[in-house]
Amino acid sequence: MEQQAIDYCNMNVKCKGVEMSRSMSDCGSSGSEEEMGIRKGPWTEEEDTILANYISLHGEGHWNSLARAAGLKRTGKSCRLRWLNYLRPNVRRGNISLQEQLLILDLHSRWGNRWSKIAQELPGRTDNEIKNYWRTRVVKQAKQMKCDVNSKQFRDALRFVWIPRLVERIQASSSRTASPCSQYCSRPLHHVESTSLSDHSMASGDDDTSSRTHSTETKEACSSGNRHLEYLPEFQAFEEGNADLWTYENICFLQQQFADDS
DNA sequence: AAGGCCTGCAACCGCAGCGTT
DNA sequence: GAACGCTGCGGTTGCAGGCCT
Repeated sequence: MEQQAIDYCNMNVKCKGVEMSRSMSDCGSSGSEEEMGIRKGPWTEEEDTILANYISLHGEGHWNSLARAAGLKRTGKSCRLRWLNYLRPNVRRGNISLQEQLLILDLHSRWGNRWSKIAQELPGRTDNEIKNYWRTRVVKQAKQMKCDVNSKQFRDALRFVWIPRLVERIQASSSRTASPCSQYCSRPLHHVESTSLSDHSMASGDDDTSSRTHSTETKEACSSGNRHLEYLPEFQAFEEGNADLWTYENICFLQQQFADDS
């Protein structure tokens, strides 16, 4: 605990690798809250240190009284958010790994926009981070396909193309590095694959079948008789995120390929 | 070099649920 | 059971930095 406090004191708050602007005038405040001395906008290094030190000494929770007691001119909500999304010791930063992407896609297919619930399955990741990932990557991809992110068309695209491809890439990278697929996941991938979304190509949940490799399953999903989807331009467009080829017709074509297999 | 556009992320807002009085 | 405050969640916004022309 004491060590934590020391760490926080030495912590440099960075955003995208650069020091964030600390100009108080940059931080907008609404009239009434300004009168009450409530600050908004980006947190300063000093505020971070105060909050982290206070929590290291007194623990988290009771955010409104915590904000007052710590002498922070912030709302309790703001303090809570800053702690959970940024200052908490076990917050993982950096790119979302392939395994995490797979897990997010899988869990979202089951739970929808239950970001906090999904975040619980990805240790160190926050609901905010996952939500941002979904909006900046997945929703963007749906827009490129000119379809709704919740449409059957897009869900099938995820299920039959994006997810199998992710599994394959994970398998490829894990065989190169000899690291387990579940390195960054809270549970092994074969559990992920046993979920509702995986009933087409990855249905094997019990441990007896977990020895089946992901690549085998993916090949089963991706192959169409003597013809592998990965050699099709539509599939490559999917993989490369080529918006020009990610057309509705192409998605239908891909779906047809898989339908023919089954 | 500079201006405009795009992207990703931190932070805010509104609301719902829950506990307490 | 109504009122109130607190907490947590999901949606949205604002902005810094990167990219493009």
